[in-house]
Amino acid sequence: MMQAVPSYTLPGTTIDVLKARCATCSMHQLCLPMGLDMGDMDKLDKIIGRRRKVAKGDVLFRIGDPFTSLYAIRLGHFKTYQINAGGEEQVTGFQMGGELLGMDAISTDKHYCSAMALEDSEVCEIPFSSLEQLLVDMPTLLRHFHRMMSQEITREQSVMLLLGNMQATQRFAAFLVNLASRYEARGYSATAFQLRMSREDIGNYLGLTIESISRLLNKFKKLGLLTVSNRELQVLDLPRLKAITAGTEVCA
Amino acid sequence: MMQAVPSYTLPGTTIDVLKARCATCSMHQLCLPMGLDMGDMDKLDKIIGRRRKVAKGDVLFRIGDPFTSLYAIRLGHFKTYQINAGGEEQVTGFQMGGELLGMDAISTDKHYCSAMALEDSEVCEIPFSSLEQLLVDMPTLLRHFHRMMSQEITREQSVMLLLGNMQATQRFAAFLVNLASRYEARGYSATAFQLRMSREDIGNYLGLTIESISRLLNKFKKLGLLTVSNRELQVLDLPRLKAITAGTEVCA
DNA sequence: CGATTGGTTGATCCCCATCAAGCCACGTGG
DNA sequence: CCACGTGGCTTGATGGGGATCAACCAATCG
Repeated sequence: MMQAVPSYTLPGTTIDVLKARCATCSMHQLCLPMGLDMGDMDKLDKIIGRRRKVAKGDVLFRIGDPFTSLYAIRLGHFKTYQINAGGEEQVTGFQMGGELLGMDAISTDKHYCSAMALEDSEVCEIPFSSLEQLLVDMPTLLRHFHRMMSQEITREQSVMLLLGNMQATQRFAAFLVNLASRYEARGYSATAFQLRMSREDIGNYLGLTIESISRLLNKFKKLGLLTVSNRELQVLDLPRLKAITAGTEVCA
Repeated sequence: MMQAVPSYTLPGTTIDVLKARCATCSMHQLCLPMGLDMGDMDKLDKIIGRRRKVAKGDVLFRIGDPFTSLYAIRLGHFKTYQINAGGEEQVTGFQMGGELLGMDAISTDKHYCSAMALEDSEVCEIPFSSLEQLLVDMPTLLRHFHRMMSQEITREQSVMLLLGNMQATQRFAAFLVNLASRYEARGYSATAFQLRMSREDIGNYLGLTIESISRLLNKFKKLGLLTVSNRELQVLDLPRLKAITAGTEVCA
């Protein structure tokens, strides 16, 4: 059966190009096209290679892969991770809709981390050389692209702060508060969401073990800060979680 | 006494603009002007606000300062650090000649960390708005600027790996190997250099205490990996240090 | 059904923080 | 000159936070 327009439902293929435009994408206030007028947005649309589905557990790119494109997340969640010499993973971040993957690869033309979909997801492939050409004609895009790279730098600095001088409880609180604020920025509930990542991924990311994460969830539950069942999470006392994150509240 | 050309020797003032040009700067193969032809390099020279001296212990910018400029290090060393809610420092990096300071501030127009000179240093002030205008006309500069931002991202990812799943010994070895390679890239000895930062700064950066750093130095000394007297350091067995970093060698 | 995957809970242990004392070089003032 | 303080660092003794080990549970799947 032939299809004039690539099907949305066939995994691994491109997505219906009619539906998938920056202007109609719910992420366009956060993503690269932020602040662009319709004309500029169209130009950006034109260079986007393809809009791909990535199934849960599939790897979008792997450490060492040659770098050609950045990927903007339309839908879904990813984790990025490095592999150390011993072959163990270190999760370096969790990404969601509107965020950009692959910026670390620009410096060496090789991907410096791997990116795996935590659920069925969709991304826009942005060939980097085309993007750079576009940047020259679109100051607004240039500006926002730089902001997004800079944001990645500050995000990582926060994680360094977290790993460098926070205790387990504080780390985990910071993690939850961070998720909450990102969901809020996307118009979702800041207090009710599901964890798309396993306890193992969370622990790895926070420099803790899976057992510690389990205990911390339990601790917070007992303190009345949240309820959790499997991966469904409800934050009951966000202000106090924030206080713990800030170190204001010690939390016995 | 009037001076036609700002004196090089007056602290806090601009530096002799005749001597201080990208083309004659020893860092120009690493720094922003990498790969530029003479014409482009001149254009870059023209937008550089001033070349400043920063005395040891002085702060170049502070968290929360409004962002106007990036700073390229001509000479000397800096540390960058964040302050957590409790008022404690977290060192996020050590920077040396040819590296760029302030890229984290682009996203919010405010500095996200503070930068302090570890010794008497010199920087080139690069007004960011001028730089962005220049980028439009100079693809080579655009490319390299993106590479430098990306490099900062990968650098921080490495630190996340370090803080997230390395033991103290491994962290410290990684720190030394990193310094060695950066000095080598600058044409200095990879095996003999002085630590410009205090034990306290090192410990803070690596998520360890000052006592641990002291013990680790001693341990490495006993293992014949290095000699150290005060801040003067001599690496005796770089390959083995690298092996420890990689986790190949366990190091009892 | 058994096997497997992901998570919880308890017992024990160890790495590194913490606490404490002391060393050394330096500056300062009597 | 010494007495004194101070900052940066070293060294030793002790303790704790979280890792590790182990058992168990629940859901899913062939």
